[in-house]
Amino acid sequence: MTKNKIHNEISRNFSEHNHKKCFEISMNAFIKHCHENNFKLTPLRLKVFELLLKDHRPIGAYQILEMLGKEGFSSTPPIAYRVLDFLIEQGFAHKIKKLNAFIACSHPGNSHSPTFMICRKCEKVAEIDEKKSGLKLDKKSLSEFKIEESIIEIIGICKKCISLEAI
Amino acid sequence: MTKNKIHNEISRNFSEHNHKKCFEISMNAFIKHCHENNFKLTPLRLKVFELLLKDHRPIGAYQILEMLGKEGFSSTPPIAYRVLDFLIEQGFAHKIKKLNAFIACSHPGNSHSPTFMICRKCEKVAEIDEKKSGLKLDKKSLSEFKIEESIIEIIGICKKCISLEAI
DNA sequence: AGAGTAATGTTATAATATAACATTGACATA
DNA sequence: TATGTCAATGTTATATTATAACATTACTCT
Repeated sequence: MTKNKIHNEISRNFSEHNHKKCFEISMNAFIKHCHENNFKLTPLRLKVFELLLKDHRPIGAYQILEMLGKEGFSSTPPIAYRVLDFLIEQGFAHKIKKLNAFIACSHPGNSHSPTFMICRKCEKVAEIDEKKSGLKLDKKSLSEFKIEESIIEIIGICKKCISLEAI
Repeated sequence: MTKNKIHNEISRNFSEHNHKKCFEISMNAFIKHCHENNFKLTPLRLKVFELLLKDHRPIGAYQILEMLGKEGFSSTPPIAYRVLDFLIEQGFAHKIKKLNAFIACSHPGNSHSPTFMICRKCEKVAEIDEKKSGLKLDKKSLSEFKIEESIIEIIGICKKCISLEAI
């Protein structure tokens, strides 16, 4: 862990940060991943990932479709859903169930069952690394249920919105 | 905590148990709650809650509608969604986001941000008490985000289905 | 009886998502 | 260079989940 790593999710996603760098790191990881795994790096895939990366806010599939339409892409539902499925499978995006919306992954490459903190005010979402969050289940539960996947979404209000409210 | 309390969710919901008693406890709590709070205990509400209590499996809104239709109730979507909203507001039901389906609450009266364990094989769901599960967030995250609500759904396979697989 | 209101009924439509099949375009190789 | 293959995208249709808006019923309180 380097000292100035970009990954301190809470302070990053909910705050001003070097988003250009943040964007580039993710985009480069995606490009690299596609090359290394022989997935085609198509304009459509790049555009959808770019839309997801723009902000740390989730976007709905139909919002994505609308934006794709404006950019000259076809904009029927399967277009968006297929690329989103691809990005999710490859670990570069997640679906936020609470919002039926999609967001770029903040930790591409990491193993995945992330925890999301969703600000109900600014709608930004921070993704917390598995190791930092995680469930604390009692022994008995763990012995009687084999966990394969988890959905953890915390809804609340972020520090920035708290301070704005306080004014 | 009594020794033979009915609440050991994992061993209860995923196993044979005295479901008649389990059903009655929940139903009585619901009846009591409606009386005490001047909510009408209507045939529709009773039927929907009964359907949810039948099993420890979630049911979709449209499945509920179908069953309501067979029992002579009206079966247009708002009928089901309104009763479900009522049950959720009153703390007697939950929505399982993973499945877009609804389930009776296993701990009516308890404060709520429950953890669900969902067996992908038998589709049964166990609800774990807030105190027993719960998130372990690091101090920094907690200081920078005010939690109001959480969605925690663990997907996996229950002990019964594990043992059946082993055969 | 009549006003007020909680609950249910009804009609229509919004929002989210997938199935099934057609077309395109890159590239492998004959 | 033709051609078979396959991944990706395009297209059409439809499934699934959910809500908005307004009408009616039936119970309660005066």
